[in-house]
Amino acid sequence: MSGERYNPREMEPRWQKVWDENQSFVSRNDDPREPYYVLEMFPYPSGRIHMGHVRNYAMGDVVARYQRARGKNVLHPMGWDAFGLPAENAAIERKTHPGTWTRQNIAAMKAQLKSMGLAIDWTREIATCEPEYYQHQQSMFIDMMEAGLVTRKQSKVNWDPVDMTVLANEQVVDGRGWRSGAVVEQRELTQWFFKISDMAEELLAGLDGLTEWPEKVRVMQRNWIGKSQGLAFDFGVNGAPQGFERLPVYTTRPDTMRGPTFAAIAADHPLAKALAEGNAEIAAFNKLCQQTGTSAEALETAEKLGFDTGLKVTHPADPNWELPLFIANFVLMDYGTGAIIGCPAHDQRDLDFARKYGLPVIDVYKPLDSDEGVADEAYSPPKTQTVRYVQWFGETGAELTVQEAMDQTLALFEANGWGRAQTQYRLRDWGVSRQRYWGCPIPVIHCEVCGTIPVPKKDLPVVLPEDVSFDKPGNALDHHPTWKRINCPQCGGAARRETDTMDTFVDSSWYYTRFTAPDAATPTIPDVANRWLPVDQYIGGVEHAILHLLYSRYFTRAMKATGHVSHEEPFKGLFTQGMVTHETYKAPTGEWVAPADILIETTGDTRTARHIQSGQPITIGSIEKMSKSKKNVVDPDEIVATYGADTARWFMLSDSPPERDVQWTEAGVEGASRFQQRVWRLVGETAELLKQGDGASGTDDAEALAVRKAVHRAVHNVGADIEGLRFNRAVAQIYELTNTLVRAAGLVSAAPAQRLAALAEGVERLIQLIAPMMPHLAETCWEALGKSGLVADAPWPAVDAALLVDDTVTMPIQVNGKRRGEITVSKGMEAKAVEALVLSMDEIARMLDGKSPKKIVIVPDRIVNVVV
RNA sequence: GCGGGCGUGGUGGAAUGGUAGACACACCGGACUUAAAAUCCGGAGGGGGUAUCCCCGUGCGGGUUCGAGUCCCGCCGCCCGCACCA
Repeated sequence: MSGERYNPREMEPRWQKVWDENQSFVSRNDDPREPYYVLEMFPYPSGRIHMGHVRNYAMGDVVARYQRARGKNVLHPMGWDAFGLPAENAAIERKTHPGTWTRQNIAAMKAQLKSMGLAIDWTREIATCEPEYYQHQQSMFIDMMEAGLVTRKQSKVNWDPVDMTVLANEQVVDGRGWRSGAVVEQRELTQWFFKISDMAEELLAGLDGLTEWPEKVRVMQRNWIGKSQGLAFDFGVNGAPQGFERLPVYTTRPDTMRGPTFAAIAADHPLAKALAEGNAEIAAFNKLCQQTGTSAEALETAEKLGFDTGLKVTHPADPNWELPLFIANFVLMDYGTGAIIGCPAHDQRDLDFARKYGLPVIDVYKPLDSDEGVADEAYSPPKTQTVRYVQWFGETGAELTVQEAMDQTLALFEANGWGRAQTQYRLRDWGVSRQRYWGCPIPVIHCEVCGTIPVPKKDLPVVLPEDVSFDKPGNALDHHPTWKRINCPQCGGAARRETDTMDTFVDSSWYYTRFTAPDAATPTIPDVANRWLPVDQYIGGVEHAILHLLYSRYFTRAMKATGHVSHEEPFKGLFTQGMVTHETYKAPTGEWVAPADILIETTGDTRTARHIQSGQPITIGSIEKMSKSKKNVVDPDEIVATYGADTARWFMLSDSPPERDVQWTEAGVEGASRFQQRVWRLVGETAELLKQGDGASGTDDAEALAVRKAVHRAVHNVGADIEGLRFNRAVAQIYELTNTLVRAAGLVSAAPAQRLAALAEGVERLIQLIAPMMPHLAETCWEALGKSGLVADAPWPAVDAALLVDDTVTMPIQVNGKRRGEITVSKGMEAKAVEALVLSMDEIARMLDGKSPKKIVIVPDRIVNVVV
């Protein structure tokens, strides 16, 4: 056996079979050990796994295997986010059914994931596109309707003209559909909504408790919820149409209430619409406003446009003070009340508008050191800044901070009944309706007589029909000849089914809960769910920082409100891993070239590339996220076939900190592969040595003791690094230990038996440290060392604390902060004793050059600093 | 514009305020080999000196400290998120 290269192609499938047969990673709900739930974000079944998946699942697997070794009852499941548009697109392109395409992809990807040797409990596998899953989602939708968490309302929606569907605000990026990239249009539709905005304060407050989440994600969610506090008041509208005599307004800057020179409403404000009815000019203007793009570029260049309605509004604090009312293109209907108070001196947008339409500018406050009024730039310093108020509701000339002025004015308005303090959120209700076939049907029936009523639970699931055609654009469910026809469950009359399906983010908002009882007849078994949840460690890409993670936090609260679980936060620990990147390559023609098609030559420091087949020179370009469009992708299957899964896993975990991007390089993979062989040789050598010697224990000599110490330190550090998800450091520790052990192996033959014993123990521990990362290699080595059972079942090695501490310590000696020497003393030696030793040293005396030190700083066991 | 993060050798990156550059990749030298691959041993931040050694060095400029990659202040550059949010 020794001398042969380790062959992952042969060993990896073998161990995967053994784990499978032993049901090594099946977790039981009635296991009395402490539960630990580790989960990676489940994949969309696109057809192939990519390197990002490999990185994600490698990390989760290390945690799962480590916690298992620590004696926890580990839940580490896998499922499929299986509804969604690509399946319908594929169905159209390939003349197949979305379900067929999706299920084939799941089978293919499952085989790929299995080839990675992940410690996953496949008995709990779920796919969101199966009625076994989505029927429970329908059931909970009905629960939520009954609990008043769902609403149906006419709403302006983002319409993706390419995908022919409604998009959530979160799915619109820079005014374009997040999938299609098409410029989004605005349409009015009746939609189903989850009333997430009712939960804004709770979702905001809950973030404070998520101490194991990245600060970045918490900040992003905080901003998304967008809490602000300000003043709500009503303008009186002189000459308004019936019902619009009062115009509610919200402002975050009550201190500027003496500075407004106009008021403005959004083009789609009810008042603007009412005015448009009798006025073609206004109608035309409103239409113009709606055509303005919402992309970032469009907004930056878009000119402020206004239309003077001729109406006057009256100031809440002074009925005689009149301001002109405009319709303006920069006022948003869906924030605040859709109406603003324009204070040009202290808001850039208002100033631009005022200059354009010749409106006056009133300075409310000025800097302390200047009497200059506002010219082309609005003056809006931070709220903590002290300024001089020259035109406000307090004492003229008062110097105070903006915040203080805001507070005082707000109090004054409330005291006089001119307005009231109001808290405002940016978060809007979650529109879940999608005009698409391949999603979870919304379990609702529309009856002309009884109205909109939920499908009775006994009639669930509402199953998607199989016989659909995608000949026509739009919703195939709606086009189906018979499916939507049904009798009303209440009156028995003719009615129709809801043909909208749910946003796929609903599917992914509770799948982690379903894993705890994937076969239950109810959505959850509350006792079981409550034991496993929240997820101890959730791992995935930062791209889900807002959408998926916020929705899940909401949905968990909704499930609590409807009695399905009793916790509020779904994910206790969250880790967002970085992307996998690769160099890009370009042919002289400007086309991207795949890494597999080029050959790189290195001469000295310069690398040149050429095309393998044509031989033409290739430009080595920037490092980018792996993407099909840039062709800089590496197929996990090919890597597994060439190097084995362990090598791919190891490389994904080494070098780069897991939260940062990692660059995939051929050289890096080669290095990982070499390390694998190095471990294998070490194990072979050790096994040979053990055959010859007996490894008897006895008093360790210095060499043996040094090995033991290195081993125990490594066990301790690697454990700590895995728990802190610092996989790159764990890897570095393992490299170091391996180097130590390889050297030790060379010293054994001519040495006392204790050295062999120390080596044997060290190699065994090394294999255990490697096991979470390269599990197949570890099992093979475990077997070669003659150990019984599986290393996957072996408990994490205990650390002898006595071996972690040295009895001597080497302290650097600094003179004036620069390192000049070192001294080795017994650990814990007192400062005075160290000082005496240091001053007696010849080299220190030479450095001092006859001068006596001003001061000697000694930090016991750490450092000596002699100040001259 | 607002918010968050980052800046260390040729490269990825280590470093509770305490020996900067662990570990790895790439590179160079040596051993083994007819040769190559593989492997093993060694070298290496920059500059200077035959050795022991000395000077400089964590984006830039200040500061705190016996001591700063780390803390504070002010810049510069890059990345990410949000954004006509009143």
